[in-house]
Amino acid sequence: MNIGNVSEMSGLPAKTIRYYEDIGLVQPSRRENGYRDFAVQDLHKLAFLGRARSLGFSIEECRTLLSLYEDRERSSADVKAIAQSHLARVDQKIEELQALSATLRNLVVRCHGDDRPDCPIMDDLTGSDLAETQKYPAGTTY
Amino acid sequence: MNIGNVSEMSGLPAKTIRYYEDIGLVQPSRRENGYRDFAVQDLHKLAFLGRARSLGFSIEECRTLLSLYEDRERSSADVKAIAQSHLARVDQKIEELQALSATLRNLVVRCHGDDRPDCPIMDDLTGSDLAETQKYPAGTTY
DNA sequence: CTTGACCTTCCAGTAAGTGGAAGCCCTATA
DNA sequence: TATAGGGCTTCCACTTACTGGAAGGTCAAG
Repeated sequence: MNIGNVSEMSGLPAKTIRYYEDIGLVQPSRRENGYRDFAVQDLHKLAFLGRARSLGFSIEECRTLLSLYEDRERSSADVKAIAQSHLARVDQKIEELQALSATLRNLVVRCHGDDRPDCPIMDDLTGSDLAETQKYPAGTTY
Repeated sequence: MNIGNVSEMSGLPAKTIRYYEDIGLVQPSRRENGYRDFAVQDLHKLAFLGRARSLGFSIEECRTLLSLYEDRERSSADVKAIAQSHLARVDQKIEELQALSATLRNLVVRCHGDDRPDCPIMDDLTGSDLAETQKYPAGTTY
């Protein structure tokens, strides 16, 4: 199979497939004319990679998962461990983003959004809420 | 002020401050010995940038926010628009990650995580849930 | 005078591709 | 048979927002 077919069938861009070869995730053979020649196994691997990437696994995690995929003796515990730590990272990220969202939302709702310059968002960024009370005590010069 | 002081006071690594100068976010003057000499305004800008970055604004958004920061005639609507679109992106990302988390969690709880090879996570990645029913009908050869 | 902290520039690397240029290869059609 | 097109190849650069490190100049203390 040429790269174009594999691309279409796996859903991965040809560029990405070449990149995956570059970093050693697949090793298609070559025809006499230099074209890559993908076997069905390569196609399966690429589909596997596409799915794993879409689940947010890093390339290095994908590399490990791929080796487990090819290991008929693998233990499901090894797979689960990778997925679990990935899940933990995802949940961590969600929490961070939720905190961020709350902060931003608070600023946004407090901002009039009109043509005047006064703006709680800017006040937050400049730390001027602190400035008004503590940060720059009267008499301080710079 | 030397970069070390500004770094400590702003909380930004010196490397980052040099980078911000590189991309034109700050323009400290130079002493005769070639050392950067930061004014208090530069320090304020850097603190502003640090806060904006910590809220997840991109560098280009920060550049715009900084110009609004320096514009006493700005309208709060301009600031709000940036914050709002950023907030929308954050919320979008949260939704994506939540869907991802649900999928991963489902796979993880269904995986025994023992020393046997059968694994719902792998099944998902290989698409073998489909394979068992439709994907590879009996008699198909490759 | 030396030591150590601080400063400088420049180069390379990160994650995971993406875009584009220059140039073969293959096939179909005029 | 010439050529046009699409597909394939490699290689280089670019993306985000820094970060690490090397090589070397500067400054204050002891």
